[in-house]
Formats: sequence, structure tokens, C-alpha cells
Amino acid sequence: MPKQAAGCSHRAAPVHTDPGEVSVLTALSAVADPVRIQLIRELAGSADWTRSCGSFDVPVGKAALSHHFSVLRGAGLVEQRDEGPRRVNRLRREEFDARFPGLLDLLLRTDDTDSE
Amino acid sequence: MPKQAAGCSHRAAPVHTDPGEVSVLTALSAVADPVRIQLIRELAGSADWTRSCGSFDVPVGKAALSHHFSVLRGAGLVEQRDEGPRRVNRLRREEFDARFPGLLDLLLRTDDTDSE
DNA sequence: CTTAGTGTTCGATGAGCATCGTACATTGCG
DNA sequence: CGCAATGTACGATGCTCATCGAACACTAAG
Repeated sequence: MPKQAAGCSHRAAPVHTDPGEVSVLTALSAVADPVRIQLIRELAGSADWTRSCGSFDVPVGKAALSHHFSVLRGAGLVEQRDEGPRRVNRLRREEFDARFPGLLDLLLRTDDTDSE
Repeated sequence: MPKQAAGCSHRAAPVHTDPGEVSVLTALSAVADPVRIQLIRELAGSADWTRSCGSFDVPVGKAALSHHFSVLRGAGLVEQRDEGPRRVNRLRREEFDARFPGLLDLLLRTDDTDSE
């Protein structure tokens, strides 16, 4: 492919962290936040690569939202891909569950809406 | 003042929270702290009611230590009982695991010493 | 090219919390 | 009783982090 084939974006690719290299403390800290819990749950209820960052119903602005996704990436919880102007997401279920068995289930299979 | 019957301590009994009434966010926040993780691990390696609060090898003062145990109690992770001048502890393994399956295992069955 | 949509980065702000030092309470011992 | 040991309560301090506003970058469409 001589010419700049599709896939070579000019945009800075999101930095991903492999769940296997994430410490327990990092994972727990990432998950101990109401906004991020909501993001994870909402993301889990959608098919992979179907949700852009701005499509989540969270009570924060763009800047904070971007920050939260950065934290989730750093914890190996979310994978992102640029698709045109938007950045679509995918929950790394199997990979994260292999590193921290049961943790993701705790967040998703939860009856209480973390009231408190 | 009239005399006190045996078994009626003058000391304020520690306030305990049942694990069943703890929200996911509270539990995760309690556990997302390096000092508290160390306390839980050290406590898990000892028999019930054998460790007083001051017997843990953590790099904080008495006041902070007392605070951490308060948080652990509030998350339903630790039960305390007054035994003479000291306050001895017990990890609520079964009860906490019933409420948050796998979470305690994640902290204990850990290979990495939360290095980061 | 211009415009609109999407997301990141930067600096600043504010709240929460981990920590400390000190004072205080309780217990057990000499 | 007086004293040491243990743990809590309180006020203060400092730091981390969640948030915002604004500026910037990239993409797609008109």
C-alpha cells in the first residue's frame, strides 16, 4: 500500500493499557467513581463500537468526560477507536475479567443504583 | 453513680454496618486505598480477634489508623470488639463475600503488591 | 473554503479526604 | 491513686482529583 492507506489517521491514537499490566489499586480507583460506574454500565448495555464518547447520559461536561474515558483506558477497561470525527468505545469484558475476576460482574450485576 | 454490672462497658461500642446495606460505591471506595488494602491483607493472615488496631505495620499515625478502621467498619469489612484496653478485629469474610462476591478474593489472592 | 460536530488539552477552581498533632477517655497495673 | 498503654475526637493542613471554561485539532458536509 504505497499511498497512505486508510487506518493511518493524523489524529493521535488513544493510548491503551493492557488489563494484564494494571495494578489492583489502579483498577479499584478507576472503578470507585459514580460517573465511571455509570459509563461502564451504559457501555455494557450496548454493542461494541456503537457508542461514541458524547452519547452517554452523564451529568458532566465534555472535558470531564474525556478525562473519565482516559482513566478507564488506563485501567484497561475500555478500548477506543477513531471512526470519522467520533471516538467509539468497547468494553474489554473478557480481558479485564481475566485479570480481575468478578470485578466487572460486581458493577454490572448490581441491583442497587449505588444510592448514597 | 451506682455501680455498673459486669459486661457493661463504659466505652462507646464501635458502630458496625452490615455488609448487606453497603452500596457498591462505598465498598469500592473503602477498598481503593493502599493503607486499607494492607490492613485487610494483614488481617486476613491472622486468626479472628487476635489483632489489635495498633498491631498493624502501616506507615501512618494513630489518628489516621483509627480513621481507616472506621471506614472499614462502615463498609462492612471489619468487625471490632473491645477487649480490655485494646480493640481487636475480625475480617467479615463470609458476610462481605456474600454481598460482593469475589471482591475480597481480588484483594487477597493478589500476586502483585500493588506496585505502581 | 467555511461551517458544524466531536473530542482533547490546558489552566484554574473547589471539594473531599488522608494525614498529623494534640487533647481526651478508658483500661489495667503497680 | 498515679501512670503507662490503647484508641477516639477534634481542628488544621496539604494533596489529590473531579469539574469547568476556553482554546485548539481533526473530520465531514455544504
